[in-house]
Amino acid sequence: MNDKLELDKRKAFILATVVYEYINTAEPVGSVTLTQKYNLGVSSATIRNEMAELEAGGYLVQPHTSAGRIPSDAGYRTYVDRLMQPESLTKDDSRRIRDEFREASRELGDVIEQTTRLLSGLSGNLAIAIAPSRDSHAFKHVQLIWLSARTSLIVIVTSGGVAAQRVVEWSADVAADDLTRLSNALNSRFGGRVMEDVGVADVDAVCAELHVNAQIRDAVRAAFGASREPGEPEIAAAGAQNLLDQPEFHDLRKLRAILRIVEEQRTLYDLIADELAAEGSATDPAPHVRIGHELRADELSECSVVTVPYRFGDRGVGMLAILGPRRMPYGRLIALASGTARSLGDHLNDVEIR
Amino acid sequence: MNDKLELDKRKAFILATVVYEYINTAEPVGSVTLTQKYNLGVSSATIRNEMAELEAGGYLVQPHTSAGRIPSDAGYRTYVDRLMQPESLTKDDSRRIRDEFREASRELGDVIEQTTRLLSGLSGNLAIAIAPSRDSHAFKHVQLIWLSARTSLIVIVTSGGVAAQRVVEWSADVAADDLTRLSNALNSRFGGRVMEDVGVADVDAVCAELHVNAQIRDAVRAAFGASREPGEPEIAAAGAQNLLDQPEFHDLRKLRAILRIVEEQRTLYDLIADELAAEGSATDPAPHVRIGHELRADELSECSVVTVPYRFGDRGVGMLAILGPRRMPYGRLIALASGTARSLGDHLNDVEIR
DNA sequence: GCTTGGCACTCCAGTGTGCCGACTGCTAAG
DNA sequence: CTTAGCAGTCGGCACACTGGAGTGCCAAGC
Repeated sequence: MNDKLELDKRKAFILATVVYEYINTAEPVGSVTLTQKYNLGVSSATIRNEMAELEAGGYLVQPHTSAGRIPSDAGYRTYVDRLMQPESLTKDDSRRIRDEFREASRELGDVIEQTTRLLSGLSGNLAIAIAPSRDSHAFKHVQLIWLSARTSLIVIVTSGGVAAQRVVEWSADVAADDLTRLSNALNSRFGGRVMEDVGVADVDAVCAELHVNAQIRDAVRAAFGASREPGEPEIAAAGAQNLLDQPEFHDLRKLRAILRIVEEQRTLYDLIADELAAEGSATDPAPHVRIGHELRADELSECSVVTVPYRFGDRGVGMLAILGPRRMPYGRLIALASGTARSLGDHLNDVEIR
Repeated sequence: MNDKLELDKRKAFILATVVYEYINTAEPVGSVTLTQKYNLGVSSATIRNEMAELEAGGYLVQPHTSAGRIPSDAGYRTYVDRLMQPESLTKDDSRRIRDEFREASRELGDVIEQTTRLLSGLSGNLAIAIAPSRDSHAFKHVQLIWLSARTSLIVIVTSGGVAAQRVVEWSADVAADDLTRLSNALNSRFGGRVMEDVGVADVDAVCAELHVNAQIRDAVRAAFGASREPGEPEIAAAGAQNLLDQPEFHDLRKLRAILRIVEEQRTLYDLIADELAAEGSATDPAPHVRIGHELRADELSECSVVTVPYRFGDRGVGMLAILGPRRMPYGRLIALASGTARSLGDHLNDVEIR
């Protein structure tokens, strides 16, 4: 690898064309194909010389001696960063996104899931969505509901919708009045706060004031704990079967590795967690692309991921991602992910509870 | 096919052994293999004659002239119905099932999903679960919760947990008191009923009595409608990547067909809906096996499905299913599905809201 | 000095051939 | 009815061969 290699105009054009051609055909690109299909004004021998230099510079690789070239990670990187022309959404895609969100659910979890189905359908790849952490939601309401002497329902509502709902069973009878009083006290205490600032200590304090018994206190504590999801962010993925169509996944081992990653929410989350962290502080949310080994996972060394953050409320940041082969139509996918992220953010802010 | 062919003891043993051997090895079984691995007391030539008759009777087929035999749908059917010895759960499996349900969620949807993960892990195949229709649940509670002047939360609780929860936005201010009064009236009217018997007319009647405006009436109606899930039963599936390990799915076309079925909840539901309907009336819930073409779906002609119903409450019936290649260990899978169904039913009845 | 045509070379992928092994069905004898 | 033996069938594998695509290099030309 020689990062010093400057790309003159012709080299840049050749590199861009090789990447473009390979993305479309999935076949290594040779010098003759290039001169025939694109009007380069020079002969194939010249292209050969240029391609040899591009290979020396680390932008292209040869699968074997007598084959054409395919882009390396660095080749794709240069293409994405400097050579590719940005695309915008087609009319048709815009319409499908708009239609989808017009009748979307108000429930955060459902919306996330629906969005992955939409995005995987449009992109023909695997789509992933992470909901904004509930820590960033505004607290709206908590209600303890008397179901019977020994059972109650606790519901917590944030600006993002119902954040927790759990049925609890008591070992001693409770009175409906007590539950109402506790609900009112908690609501007046927490009103206007962000979930992040609702601590266990506050719950304890309110419970102590009202002389609520330990059992109820623990249940409320647990509900608030769950509502902030310490370890389990809301995440969804869809469209794994799209990957079957890509020739690079006809190898079953690779396919299995991917499916394993996707089926485990934890690994899936890790895959885009760092992007999420980086984005939390960024002022201008922008699409990011990670290519091959940049993903730092051996199983994914032949994949790329496009990530786009979206904003919810004042502080919430969620993430959309598309995972597919490195040989993906970056321009189109970036446009799709960005467009979907924008619509998703708009939708969430529309249905946000104020 | 000649269904009249009676199986004498030796033919039955040979058929059983061929099926057993093929299930374990995935290789066509020849007469010599059979005499060598199993103590039959006769020569391979005799076995050949017997196998030829079994083929004429429709129990075995030959993939090609110079290969051994593999079971036909009818061969598997006979094996499952008459030749196979029932298995019981191993200690280890019992323990894993018990452990899993010990700390299972109280939410019906979560439990269903967790169960499919458990069952797919234990069985090494694709697991499917359908929750009992909410029509059969007992109504427990409905609550309209005031969040702000223009937004409310409607929660409906049945014996199976929270059946519906939706945030609604009003076009005119509503008073908290009105919501409480309506909640109380609805609760006293519906208390003790089964969800099936909670009709739109009843909702309308209560709303009319209390002079509730049309907007609120419609929202409550919609919530009760959703809570009974007219078209969308709760269903989950897990373990598709297990199928990658089976040699019969190394053909990508077949694999894709299966994934398509699984990703679409509708087709997945149809797959076991008839079993569910048949089971609704049966007195003694028992495992069922459907093999190959019995599934009436071309894409699944090389698959089998084991289904086991489970009961919830007085009238609810749900279904567990395992989908895999016809070459599946029927005895083990039936035991696993039955054991899991029993534990699942017990768990649901434990956490049922009374 | 860059470009170009020509040429030798490399390597994959597809095809054809022949052989091996597994299995069958048939026949004739026990 | 069973069995040993045998001829016949067929898939799978190894092997060699070939065609084609593509490269690198070189010497000549602009």
